[in-house]
Amino acid sequence: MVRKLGAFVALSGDELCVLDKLHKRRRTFVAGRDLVHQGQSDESAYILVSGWACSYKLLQDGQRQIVDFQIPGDFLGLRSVVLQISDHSIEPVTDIEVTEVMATDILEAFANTPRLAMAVLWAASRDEAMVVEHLVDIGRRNADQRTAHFLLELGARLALVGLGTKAGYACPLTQYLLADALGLSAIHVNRVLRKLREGGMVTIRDGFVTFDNYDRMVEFAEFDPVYLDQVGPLLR
Amino acid sequence: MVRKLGAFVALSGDELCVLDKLHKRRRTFVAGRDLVHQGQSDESAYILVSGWACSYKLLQDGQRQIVDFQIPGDFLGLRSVVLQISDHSIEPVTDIEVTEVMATDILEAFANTPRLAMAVLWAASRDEAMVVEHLVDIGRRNADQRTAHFLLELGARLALVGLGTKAGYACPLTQYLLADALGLSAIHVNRVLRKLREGGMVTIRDGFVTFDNYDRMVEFAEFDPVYLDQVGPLLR
DNA sequence: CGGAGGGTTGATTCCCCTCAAAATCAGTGG
DNA sequence: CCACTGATTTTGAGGGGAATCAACCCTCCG
Repeated sequence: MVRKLGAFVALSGDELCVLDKLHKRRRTFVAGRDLVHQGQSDESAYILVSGWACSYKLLQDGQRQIVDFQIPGDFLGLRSVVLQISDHSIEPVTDIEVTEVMATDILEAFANTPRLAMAVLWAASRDEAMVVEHLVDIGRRNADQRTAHFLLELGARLALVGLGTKAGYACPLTQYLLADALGLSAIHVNRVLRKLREGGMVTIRDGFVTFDNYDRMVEFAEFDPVYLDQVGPLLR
Repeated sequence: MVRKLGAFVALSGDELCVLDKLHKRRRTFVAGRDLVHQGQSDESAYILVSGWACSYKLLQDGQRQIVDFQIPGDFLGLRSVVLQISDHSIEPVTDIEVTEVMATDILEAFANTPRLAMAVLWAASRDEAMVVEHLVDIGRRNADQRTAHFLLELGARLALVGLGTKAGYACPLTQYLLADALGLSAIHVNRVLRKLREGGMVTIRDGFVTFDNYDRMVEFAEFDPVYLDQVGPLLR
């Protein structure tokens, strides 16, 4: 997390110290039990240490839309703290480890450490950029391209934190979870994955995503990771 | 704009002064000509004074997905400044008036005025919440509910800045623009609007959206505006 | 008066959903 | 060791919602 924020704002020793004090309490949650409920107002946010989580919204008819998956290093529930109310739910996909950060501490740290606030604003903007890309994915790409694009994006994000390469990555997502994220039915996801596999692009097996032909897949999905890139600190 | 930020953080005279100095230059742009191009790196952001704009992404095959419409009081291109590069384009829907704010000034103001940074973080979070709702709209609602929900959301946002009521609002969007925002074809948007009109819910005519039965429409679209609400200042 | 932009309607096609049913696998308890 | 259960993946058949193609209308405007 420090590395991620540090990529944007060169943090001073003082600021790192403030950041350090934020890490209040380490907690674990089991897969499938919500951390945050839609409509609840939150006292704390979390930073994901290990495992995967997802943020989603439920509709009245029981359908759900997964907005994003969180991987180690990501914030959980930051927006809920800033907006004072959670407009979405968060569920661990696997058992997860997190460090809890109290809402009051966050707000106080921001007020006293402007560059830290800036760094978090950057992190929030990057999150928003990912949601936007996801929106384009669902709105304008067909099921095949959409799925391919999504798997590539996950891979790129995981690679940034050392959990994946162009060869592939470990991925605990079931086809049901993929379906809820992609706005498809689980059955159709299965067919799409078969087509991608038979097209020699990607294979998902036993919790591993393997890129059989990364370059062809990038071209097929029109994948362009500019929005994930960050060359160096903006503020020194 | 001041009113909007002030709703979240009670700003001091000093902070208002900084805010005041930010408003560097008033500019106008004509409808249809991009303010910001995808991939360009930006020197300045804008605050929309009058008129409507939209932010969108283009795909290689010429399709586009409109991510959001901006109405008076909204930021334009804030994310581009924070991330140093624009991952999307912005186009005025109508002729617009904006005030330009230089990127360097923004970053400096944030560093010196933490509460201001906090206020902008809040604004960014609210924008993200709207994109998320839009994502759910496209991912999990059928065309009818999706369109209804979208028109209600626009109405609620316009009402917040005094440009609309539960009776309706002035809306310069063509069916083509609606289609690009909703992930539908313009032809289908036309059919959907007819159905909503014949269902006695909403009528669009001559640039005016008229809610024929607001309550029925809210129920039909499962519209819940929590994510737009903000009761009072969080920080005093 | 011709052309452009926007709205409306019909016919046809196809992508993806729904329903239905196996197959596989991990865990669990007898 | 095996029956049983639940979760997940896989495959098939049929239907529907939205796209596409193709017109036609209107208004505005140079």
